[in-house]
Amino acid sequence: MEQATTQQAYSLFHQGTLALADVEANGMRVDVDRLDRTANKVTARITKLEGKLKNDEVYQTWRKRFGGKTQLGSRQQLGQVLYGEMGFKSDNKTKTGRVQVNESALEKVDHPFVKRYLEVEKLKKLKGTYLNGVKREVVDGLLHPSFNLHLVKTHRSSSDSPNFQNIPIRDKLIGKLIRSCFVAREGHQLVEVDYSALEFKIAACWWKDDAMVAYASDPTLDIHRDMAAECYCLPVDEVPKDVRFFAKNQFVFPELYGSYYVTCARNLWSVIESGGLKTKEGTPLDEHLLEQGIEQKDFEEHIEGVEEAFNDRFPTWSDRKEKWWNRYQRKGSFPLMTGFIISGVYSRNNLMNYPIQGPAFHCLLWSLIQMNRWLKQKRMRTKIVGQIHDSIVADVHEDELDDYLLLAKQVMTESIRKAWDWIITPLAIEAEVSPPGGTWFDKREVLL
DNA sequence: CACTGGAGCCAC
DNA sequence: AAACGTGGCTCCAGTG
Repeated sequence: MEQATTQQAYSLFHQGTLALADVEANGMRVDVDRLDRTANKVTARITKLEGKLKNDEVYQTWRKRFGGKTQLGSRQQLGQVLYGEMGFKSDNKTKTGRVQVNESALEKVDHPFVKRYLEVEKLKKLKGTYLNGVKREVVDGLLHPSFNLHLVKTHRSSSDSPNFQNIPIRDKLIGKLIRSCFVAREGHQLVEVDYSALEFKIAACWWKDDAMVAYASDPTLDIHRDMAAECYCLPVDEVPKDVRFFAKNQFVFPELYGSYYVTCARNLWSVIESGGLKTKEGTPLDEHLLEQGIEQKDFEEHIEGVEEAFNDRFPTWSDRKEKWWNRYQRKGSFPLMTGFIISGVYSRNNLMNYPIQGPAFHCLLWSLIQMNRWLKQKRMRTKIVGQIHDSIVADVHEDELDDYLLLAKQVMTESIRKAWDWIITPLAIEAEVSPPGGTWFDKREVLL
């Protein structure tokens, strides 16, 4: 990272490196016996399911086609069997023109072999990447992942050996199998504190759009909920949680970072089925849209209208993003709010994303530095053991839980705003705590 | 045998 | 004019 920078940016990463070195040294406790038992169970399940796959007639076709080169893990081979030999239709191609044989493509193939294949692949990912990855790196019951500040173009962090920042959570079963192997130290509890809607708030700080700032400042307003309502023609107070989640990830963030209605419409439509999206009354969303007079063929035009309304809702953003892109094209470099100066060749979408992604993480890093410093100065038994972009994971002594939660709230929502006056929206946090003797999977939200 | 790029999947 | 961003890890397939 040989970029020009300011003293404050240098200092943030200097202090940040020292703090993250403490975090690495602290390490997260692992229940190695449970990890081993889980790995054995998952291996047995994989073996059993693979045995069934090998007895399927599809596998005979596969053997006939590839002989001794047959490999169950080869998606390319599976694609040839399904789309070449068995006559299933493939629609999507990869970047380089090969047939896509990913989960969403395979979900469209109605065959028990394929269904089972997907289940096995999920378990192999769990075993190969996560269970084995943790086992490989754990030392005396402690895991010490690396946290890097020198690798990411946006000046975010990354993590490796193992990557602590992509442990499964969305698939509840897979998440449970791996996360319940992470435990607190004796007499401690795991506590995860994360910033609420941090990237959207930082976007508001960056673009200084009044409506965006208002949305990011008023806890009763919720842009993801409201855009979900518009995209799927629902009343704002009848947006299910999963529908909000998809609107956030298939509309709001893509639009902020340079996508447009055609792509958004395609993705918003495809998650209706794959996500099993329904209204609160249980009507599938495609049926609900039909009742509102929107067929699949009308959906793109509908989202085009939602996009226009989104642009009108945040007029300063709409205006400033073009000027921002033009400014970069003249100068060839640009500053982040945290003092980093980025120069080099970047796309339009990079210019939309980098000023948000980096500084959002810097809020987390600044807070982690202060909290780590305080814990050490006060000789607390609580230790910070990890960091996931907008969240901090700590191994908290039971007697120090209240102090720690108070510290987090003070530093993450108040002190930081005194240090950085460019933060013009309130910041908020949420905390999840594992019960004494519980695991990372057992964390439950607590009121602050 | 070492290495590389693509594809896929996990997270935010 | 073009079309969301950032990572790490694993397996396969191909190269030398």
